[in-house]
Amino acid sequence: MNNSEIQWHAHNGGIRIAGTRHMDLNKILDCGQCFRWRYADGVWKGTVGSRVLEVRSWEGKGWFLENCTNQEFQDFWVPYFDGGRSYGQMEALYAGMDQRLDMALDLGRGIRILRQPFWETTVSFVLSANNNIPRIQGMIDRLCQAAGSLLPSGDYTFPGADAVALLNEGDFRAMGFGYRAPFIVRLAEGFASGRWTEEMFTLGTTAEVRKNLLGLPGVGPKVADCILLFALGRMDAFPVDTWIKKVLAALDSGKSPEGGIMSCMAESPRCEAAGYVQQVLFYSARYQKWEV
DNA sequence: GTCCAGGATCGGA
DNA sequence: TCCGATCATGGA
Repeated sequence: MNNSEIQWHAHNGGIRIAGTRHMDLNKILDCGQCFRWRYADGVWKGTVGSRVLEVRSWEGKGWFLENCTNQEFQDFWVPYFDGGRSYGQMEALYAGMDQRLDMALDLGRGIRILRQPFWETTVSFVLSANNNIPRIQGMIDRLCQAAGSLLPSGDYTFPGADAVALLNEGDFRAMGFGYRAPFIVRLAEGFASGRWTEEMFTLGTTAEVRKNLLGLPGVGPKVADCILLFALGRMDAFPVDTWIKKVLAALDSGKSPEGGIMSCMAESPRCEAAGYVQQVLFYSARYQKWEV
């Protein structure tokens, strides 16, 4: 079976994914877009919805997904890994423009932008504000243990809004949420009551959806862009955090503002791949030095 | 002790 | 519209 850049076949009760050029799980799951995947003893393990997946390298030839049927992979995991999009094509839009950008594209090759559940992504990135990734992971772990469902594997699901709404601000502060605790209270109340629904944030232009997201508690410009990119598949969203600011400053050093990388991404068709480039730059910034 | 982390919100100019 | 202060927490 194949789906453009992701080629797979059933093998020994699981799924083998052949090739890694545009499907590198080590980068996909460790580039700051998701918080519930952990690597230990050669195995990536993650919980998405009520599914638990374990993935290991397949002798350097690709990846092996344990306990996964062909049907489940095609119906659930291919969309999750954004299998319908060509990342090679997006990379080509930006290749050859700038030496340092080329280095970043090379370093980040294999990243794919996940399509993660909307509610989980929203809560996760509200918690991400002025925070660091290890601590965000810990906060989400505690939320899942407190309000999620226990699966046979021993893992917990990410709790739905109704389950989160059963907790109060004090509970969240005890989980170390700090000043973000009241945001989660209001988010859970709003989505559990139906005052807000995921459908309110799916239709329309990216700018329109972004404006709607900005009305949610704890959601500012950067978090809105993360939700657009990591949950809603809006590849034209471009989250700017402290790391990206450093990278952009380095890339644009010595250039006029009009010659900066941001202006190159402003118009079609490059803007339609801006989110991927952003993630590549974020990944690069955290794994290599960006000297100005 | 200070600084920083995938920032948002608020009040005041 | 823009700007600075403030907001918890834990690790470096």
